Amino acid sequence: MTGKTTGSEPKVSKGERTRALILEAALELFREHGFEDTTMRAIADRAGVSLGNAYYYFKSKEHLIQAIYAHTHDEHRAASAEVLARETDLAARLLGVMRAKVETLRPYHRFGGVLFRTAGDPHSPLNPFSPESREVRAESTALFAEVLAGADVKLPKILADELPELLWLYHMGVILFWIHDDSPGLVRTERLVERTVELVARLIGLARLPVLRPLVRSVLRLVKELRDGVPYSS
Amino acid sequence: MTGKTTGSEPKVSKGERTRALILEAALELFREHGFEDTTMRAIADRAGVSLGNAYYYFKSKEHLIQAIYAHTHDEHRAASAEVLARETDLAARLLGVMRAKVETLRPYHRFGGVLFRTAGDPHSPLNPFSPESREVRAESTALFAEVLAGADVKLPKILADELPELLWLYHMGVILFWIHDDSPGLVRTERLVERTVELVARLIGLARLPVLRPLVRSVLRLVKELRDGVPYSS
DNA sequence: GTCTATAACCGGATAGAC
DNA sequence: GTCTATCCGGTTATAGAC
Repeated sequence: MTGKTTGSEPKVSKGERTRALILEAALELFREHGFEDTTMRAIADRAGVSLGNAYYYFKSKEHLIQAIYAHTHDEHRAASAEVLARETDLAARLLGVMRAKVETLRPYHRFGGVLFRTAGDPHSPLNPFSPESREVRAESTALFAEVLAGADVKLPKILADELPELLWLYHMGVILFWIHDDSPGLVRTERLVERTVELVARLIGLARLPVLRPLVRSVLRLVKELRDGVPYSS
Repeated sequence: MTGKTTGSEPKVSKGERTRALILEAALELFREHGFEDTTMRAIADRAGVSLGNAYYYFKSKEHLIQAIYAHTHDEHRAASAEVLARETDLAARLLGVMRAKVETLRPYHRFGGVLFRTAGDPHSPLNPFSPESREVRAESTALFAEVLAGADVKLPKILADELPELLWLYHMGVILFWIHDDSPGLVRTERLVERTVELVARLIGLARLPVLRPLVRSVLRLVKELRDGVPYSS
């Protein structure tokens, strides 16, 4: 994340250290026993701190999740860098990034349902549309903007404007599938990614077709309206 | 729901009566204070039963939700009957059914987030893909099958086979939006419904176009594969 | 002001008597 | 079917240490 190394001795403040300790303990325990069966007391224990202290660093058990969530995003970006530097074909770039996502998330699948179920709760600070999540979401969307920016395709402006967000939405859909995927080795999610990436690329290509222009326009206008929270009237 | 009236005196068993009492109390309290701020103790109190007794009828606080969920489905079907009997135009039928959904759900919006957030949790018995929800989901899908069956359009068979489930999925998407909609009077959801119903109808029309045939085929094959839980290999 | 700990609260859930 | 008593774990209050 920030990762600043000031001098040589106190690389990280004591607090940061403790915080990391707790997060690490939580992650281990979540992997071992799942989210529900891991108690805050157990986490504090393994981290070697008191229960109250754990709450000093993380406002709730769910906030622990948000930290993990942000962490996986960093991992995802790192894992995507290589393909993005190499490929110029849109489909290849998108495929690379989506595969990176699946790989990054893999270790978390065991308790992934809990990790991401909050997406559905509008009152949770963890839902991806909440103000608290704005930053992570923006960064995530930026990654998809990069997928497009580095590709050797020319897109109509209206489409280009909306596409990063639409791709982000697509990627959320894949995650929703992933959550429910219980196939061995997550092969079904892998397959979904391969197939849908191809479909998405084809769709983007088809968007230029005259017959489809009005439809594309309607869709984009709708998306824009809804996103920008436009007029309640009319 | 079942609503059998055997004779005249003991129309319903004592149990059913108590069960209804608890559900009613829960609904009132949820509306008044929301889901989180309503305690099982308060529900039991208002229903005039003990805490333990409430748990005899509903295995958990969330199971109370499932009962409500099933209830809204019944309401939805009833509210849709009229349009389905009257209209034969596909878009009009779909619009009617979707509007009926929004109206049916309206009173529950206050705590609707909780009602439906469980959709994201694969381990919850309440998620719409769980075995426990199979029945409700099947009935709901059947409703969309009826939307199609009564419409004066001829669809290619492959499409006709998958469409009910795809429409159900679409309707789940609308619900997801509805959950997050905080516009006054839910006008934004209403608008979303109007616009997307039109888009969906147009898309179904376009599916016949030769240029789109391969794409449509790919999509349908994918959907079918994923639904039927086909081969993990290749 | 940053950090840590202990004790208590509260509400969902369960055990077991009647 | 119904109750009471109890457990358990997330969360909070609060006091003190560095």
